Amino acid sequence: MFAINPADPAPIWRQIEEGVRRLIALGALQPGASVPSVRDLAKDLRVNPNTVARAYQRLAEGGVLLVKRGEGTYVADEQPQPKKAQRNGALRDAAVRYASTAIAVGSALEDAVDEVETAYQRVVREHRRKA
Amino acid sequence: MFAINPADPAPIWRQIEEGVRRLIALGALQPGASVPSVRDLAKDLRVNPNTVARAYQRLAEGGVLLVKRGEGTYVADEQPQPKKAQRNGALRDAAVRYASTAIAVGSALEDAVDEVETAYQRVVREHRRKA
Amino acid sequence: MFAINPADPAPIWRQIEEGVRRLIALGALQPGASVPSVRDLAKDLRVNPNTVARAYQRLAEGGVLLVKRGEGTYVADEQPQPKKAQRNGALRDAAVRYASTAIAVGSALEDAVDEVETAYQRVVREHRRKA
Amino acid sequence: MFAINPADPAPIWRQIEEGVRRLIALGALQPGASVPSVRDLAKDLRVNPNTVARAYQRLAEGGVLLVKRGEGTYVADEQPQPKKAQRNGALRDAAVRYASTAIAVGSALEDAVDEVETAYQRVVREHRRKA
DNA sequence: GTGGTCTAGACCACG
DNA sequence: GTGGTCTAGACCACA
Repeated sequence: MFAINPADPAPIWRQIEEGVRRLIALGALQPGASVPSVRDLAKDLRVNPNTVARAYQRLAEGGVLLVKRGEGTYVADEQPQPKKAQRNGALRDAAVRYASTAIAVGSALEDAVDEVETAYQRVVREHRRKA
Repeated sequence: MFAINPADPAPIWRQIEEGVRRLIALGALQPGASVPSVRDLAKDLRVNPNTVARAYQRLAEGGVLLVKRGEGTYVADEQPQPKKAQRNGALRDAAVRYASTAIAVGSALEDAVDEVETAYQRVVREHRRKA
Repeated sequence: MFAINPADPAPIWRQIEEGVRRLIALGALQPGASVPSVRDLAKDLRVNPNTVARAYQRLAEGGVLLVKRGEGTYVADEQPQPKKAQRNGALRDAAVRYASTAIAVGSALEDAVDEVETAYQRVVREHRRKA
Repeated sequence: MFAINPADPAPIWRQIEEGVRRLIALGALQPGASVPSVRDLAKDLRVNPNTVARAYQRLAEGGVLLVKRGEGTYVADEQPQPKKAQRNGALRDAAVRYASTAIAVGSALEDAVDEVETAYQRVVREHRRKA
């Protein structure tokens, strides 16, 4: 699926949550497809099952996943379309954080943009490779 | 000086640390200049002095600030030049995080870059305005 | 584990930090082994948990300990090998301080060396005894 | 006279105190000789006069220096001979501290001793050179 | 349960 | 006045 980075300051459940969202955004997980069981993914990621459960729960609350009790967890048929305002809000916050650290380490705007382009494409490519 | 965002998941002491680094990177704090006393900045930011002290101490350990006991705290004359590799490493990590969230919310690369440019310039401009 | 000396001018958090390093250097704490929880060690040493936390945090930043959030703290598998230059630097500084006080109290070199040998062996022996 | 090391964790007044004791132990300051005035030494060392005054005061209390008001400060004619027990006590404490840091950084006893011998001789030699 | 952070308030060393 | 340290106690995030 994807990797967990213990050194990442972000909590593990959030890394999982974002990982699932990314897989859906990239088309690796199609609507209606089943996602691994909590226990399987936990074992796979070497992580506490509670942690995976929390990520799944949040995704279900957000309408991204659909839990069928006793059966399994699936990608929801209709992916919730975040209002453009919301989406942009989240992106903007992330952009401010990124720009701030770029300035803090003394990087020029051009370098900051370059890094983003590289990183973006690498994330996508890395995904494709595994698929 | 700068603002603290309690909603930011980053700990306050880190926000202060980065804020000081940013001011130095922007030239607002010149080498040799004195930074506000722990107590003053704490009062200014409505924050506990220990929190400011923690940030200052980390900056001093990193060679960014110079502590003169009983006298005050100053911007070090020679700013430690992080090796380009290190600097780029930090920037790259931030870029990956940013790109990941951009992908997770379904943004195209162009939008992600746009947001970074806007944010970068806004941070710089905001600084100039206050100066 | 080890003892804290309130009369020592060194801050307690540093005594703890060095104590842990010593235990690792002596092999009493093997890589991968778990160290006492912050609260347990604090109770054991009759010290505030924050003080222990500070020491652990510094050791974690230095790569000596590995923090698993919500789980515990462990001795890192790969101990950071300080470059011989660095290690010798630290030792040399300590040696200069020691030699200076020896001279200041009027001790001959032989006596100073004798004391070091005795102290070194006593520290090691004391450790062995507790093990 | 001697140098002050701001990076040394030891307080400056103690560095001065030990420096004077060392000069006397080495014979550079003979009984009856005058030591620099508080203000002169402070200017020389780029240090606050209060700091030098504190060191002188402690030395005078210990009978090492003799203050003649309005005239100057002198090395006492009879240097107080610390009882061997006391002297050894101070040396022993220093030795334990030194041995502990040596072990903490992973040095063998031989290396620790070597460093002490080198440091001791260097301090003496450095003094002779300046004399 | 774990560690991480923040606060309020105290004391000390230093200049 | 400055920064450094410690305490006690609280809350949070995480597993």
